[in-house]
Amino acid sequence: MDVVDSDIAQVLRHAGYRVTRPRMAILSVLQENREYLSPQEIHRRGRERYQGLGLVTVYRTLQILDGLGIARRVHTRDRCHSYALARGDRHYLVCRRCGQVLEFPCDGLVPLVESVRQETGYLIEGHLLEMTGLCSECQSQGGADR
Amino acid sequence: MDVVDSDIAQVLRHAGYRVTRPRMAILSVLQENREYLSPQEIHRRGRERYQGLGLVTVYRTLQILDGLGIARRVHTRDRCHSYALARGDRHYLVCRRCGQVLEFPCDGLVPLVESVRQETGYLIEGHLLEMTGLCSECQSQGGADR
DNA sequence: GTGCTTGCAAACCCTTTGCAGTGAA
DNA sequence: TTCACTGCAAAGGGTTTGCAAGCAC
Repeated sequence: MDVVDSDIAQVLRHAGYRVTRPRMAILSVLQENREYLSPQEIHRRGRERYQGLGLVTVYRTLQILDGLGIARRVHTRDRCHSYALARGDRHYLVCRRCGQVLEFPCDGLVPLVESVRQETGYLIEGHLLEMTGLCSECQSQGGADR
Repeated sequence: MDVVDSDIAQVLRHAGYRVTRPRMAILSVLQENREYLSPQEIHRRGRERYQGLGLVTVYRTLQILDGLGIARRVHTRDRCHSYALARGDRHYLVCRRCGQVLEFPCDGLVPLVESVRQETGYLIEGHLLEMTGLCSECQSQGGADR
């Protein structure tokens, strides 16, 4: 179990959850794939690490991980229920071809939030900024979307 | 049929689609509700305008409208398949209590897109910026989410 | 009149729930 | 040892598909 696994295991334990083989298998899949994956895909890959992994456990674990902010849902035009490991903040970049998910710091949004608040009167509690496109590798390769 | 209906009817016709009663009923629902609605909800409200409207037609029509950029999917934490009429650009504000969807101009994002492009090498093709919070009315009323 | 659209019913598939056995602490 | 967790099977619910009838053009 590598360093990051241990960190996440700590978070789970502190939140009162048990650290189990199925959960570690799912985390390991998310960690080794910097792309968004559907629950089915996570299940398939998770079985390569832990044969007995059930799809139901994947769903339940993803809910827990999402609740703890460890993983998060990625929304794309067609897929609304895929997940990727959260890597720090709430802004990400999705490659439409290979599915890689990259998070980026986003201080530039603060003044924008403020101006929207002033114009609309909304109390803004959260936001989702997702950019889609092609990562540099996929730009040079061409081909169809996932 | 009011002015905006006619405009949209034109767009449909130009794209090779027929302008039918079910489609107009669905459009009218979207136009009269500045909030995101699930296909089921659109179906229910659409029946008030056209009794015979079928749920399947709602799904098929929403796909067409989404494809033409007339309506668009609204992604929220729990609901990924709700729709609202597109009102000009790709940035919106969702009230978590009443479900109102407001679009806002967003020039402030241009420099941000550019800096992300430089840092990551991504070819950025599109983005989704969704802010959530409480509209001014709901701020003064309190109460539970939808 | 032609053939795109529609609504119904049924098929599909993803997600959740119930439950008894299992294993982390 | 305890009880949270798991996998299986089944239920549940939303979405899509097949097809004959209907309607826009």
